Amino acid sequence: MTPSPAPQQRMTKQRAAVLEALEASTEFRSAQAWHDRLRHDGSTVGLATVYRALQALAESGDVDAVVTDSGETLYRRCEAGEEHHHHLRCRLCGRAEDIDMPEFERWADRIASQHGYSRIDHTVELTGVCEACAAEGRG
Amino acid sequence: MTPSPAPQQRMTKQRAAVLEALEASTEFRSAQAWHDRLRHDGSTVGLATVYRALQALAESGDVDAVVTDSGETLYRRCEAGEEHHHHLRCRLCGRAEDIDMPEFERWADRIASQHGYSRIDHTVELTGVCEACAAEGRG
DNA sequence: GTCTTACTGATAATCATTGTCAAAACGAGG
DNA sequence: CCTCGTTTTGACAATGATTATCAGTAAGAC
Repeated sequence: MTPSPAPQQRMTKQRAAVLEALEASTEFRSAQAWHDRLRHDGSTVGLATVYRALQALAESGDVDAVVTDSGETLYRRCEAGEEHHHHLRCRLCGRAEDIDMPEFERWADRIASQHGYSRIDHTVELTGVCEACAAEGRG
Repeated sequence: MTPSPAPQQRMTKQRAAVLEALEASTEFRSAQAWHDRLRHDGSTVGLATVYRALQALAESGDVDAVVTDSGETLYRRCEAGEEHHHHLRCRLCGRAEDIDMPEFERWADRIASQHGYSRIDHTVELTGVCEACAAEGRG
């Protein structure tokens, strides 16, 4: 099989706008929320395009994605080059802190193989209410 | 405020059927999958009813619910009276093992308060491929 | 049995997300 | 700068899981 050439990515103004929006905030937001923000900022980018851009970025590891209990997917920019990590996220405003769990991967692999499971993946997310939101009595 | 009387729950044959189906398996399945199974077993229960029953059971802690990456909610019976726990789930067949992380809650609370977060909740799920599925070369 | 009220089921509605496809825009090569 | 082959876009339709609606049904207390 001929090795198919890496599909090229074009830097369009829409993708640039999405990246810029992501860079301007450290909060987790849904695709629709990012789209709203872009429109409010004057962009005319389409909703589907925002979905596609976020999806592509998540796949390439440039943004973090989490799925909420209600099934919505939230995105935020990922600190470049960082290893796999987890989050402590405010469920009211979307703010998030990066959390380290150095021993978790090893622990997970060990538990999994003890039970005969392979190809392990894991999800660890902490949610709470951040100091600012608590102070304002939200929620 | 007059304490509103606890809303009474009626044991209908539909709920009994859902409970029976849950009892007969230890696997995580979607509401639609449980509905299919019930219909194949001769029940005429409606889809909405299955959703309502599973939802109510999840709320009361009688069944475990997890949200997949694609946003689907999966349910399975919960070992009665068990404390909060986590799962190692086969992403192909839905089989799952209960996992203990005795120190995790404490760890999570500590991390959270270090960052000023309160009202902490957490999600920890391991997914993989179980021995049987791996042997059959699925996936 | 009677009666109140919760429950059911068929179906419509919702909501996030994905597919479709013609028109627009990258960007490599003249 | 111009042309051309591809990729991308955006408006909108379509999907798929879940929820709401609502008239009819059936627990279960008396």
